[in-house]
Amino acid sequence: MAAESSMQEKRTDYTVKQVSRLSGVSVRRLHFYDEVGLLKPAYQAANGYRFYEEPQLLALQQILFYRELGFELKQIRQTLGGADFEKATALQSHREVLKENLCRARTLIETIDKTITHLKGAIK
Amino acid sequence: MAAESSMQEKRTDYTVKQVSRLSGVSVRRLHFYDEVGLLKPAYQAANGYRFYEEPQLLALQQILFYRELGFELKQIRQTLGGADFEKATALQSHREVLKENLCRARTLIETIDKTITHLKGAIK
DNA sequence: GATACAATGACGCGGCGTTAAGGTAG
DNA sequence: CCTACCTTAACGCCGCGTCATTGTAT
Repeated sequence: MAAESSMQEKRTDYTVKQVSRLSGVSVRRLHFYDEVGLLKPAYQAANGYRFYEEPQLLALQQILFYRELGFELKQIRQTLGGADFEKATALQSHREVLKENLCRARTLIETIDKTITHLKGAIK
Repeated sequence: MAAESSMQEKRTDYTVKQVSRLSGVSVRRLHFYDEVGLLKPAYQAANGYRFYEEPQLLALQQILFYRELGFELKQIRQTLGGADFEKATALQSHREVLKENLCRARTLIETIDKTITHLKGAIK
């Protein structure tokens, strides 16, 4: 390939592998995110190679953030496309889901405790 | 089919549909549980029809119970096969999983709250 | 020509839901 | 003959991990 610039400009293009190392996301996942339209590379070269730039890296961080919260990928796609207030709305409704999970977990733990004492009572 | 007994004996044989209605579990799921060896019918008639009896209904209740708690089917299979103290052990380790979920849910909610106020601050 | 990348493609998992196509009981 | 049931088979969903195969850059 031609050395395109004699001047040193900022490194802005990253291959899948490089993005993978930077973000901790597997190459397979990057492929997958591309495939489902969640995170497209900045462009693909003539040979098919994917190249990512800064905006994509930022988007990836956002994706990872929402994923951590338990959002489904579809949801993330929609949410990231929207404005801040839409994100806030999505977060709020997701908050309720989490709160339900939390309550459920609590009652399940109680149920387990009862069951355990019950079983142990039966053992003696 | 021959009317096997003139005396009325307890109804002990249930078809998939009947078990489905009794338990609220879909026929498909009964098939599936059979397939993966989680819950086999008492027997299958010559025509391939599945028939369940009381012990299977009880087992199904147990399965549903552990499933509610979030056990994987494999785990349930092992757990139900074991003695009471093994069940207690399984329940205890699962309890810890749930406790972690609970903690995670709490921190996630905190994170969401921060993010929301952050976003709203940016909106204004 | 070796090495280290890159690509696409397909299968697998978990736990079923959902057709679809065909047998059977009454 | 109709209807309501039964069967097995197979694909779809989600979010990738894990090969396998082949192409490209150095």
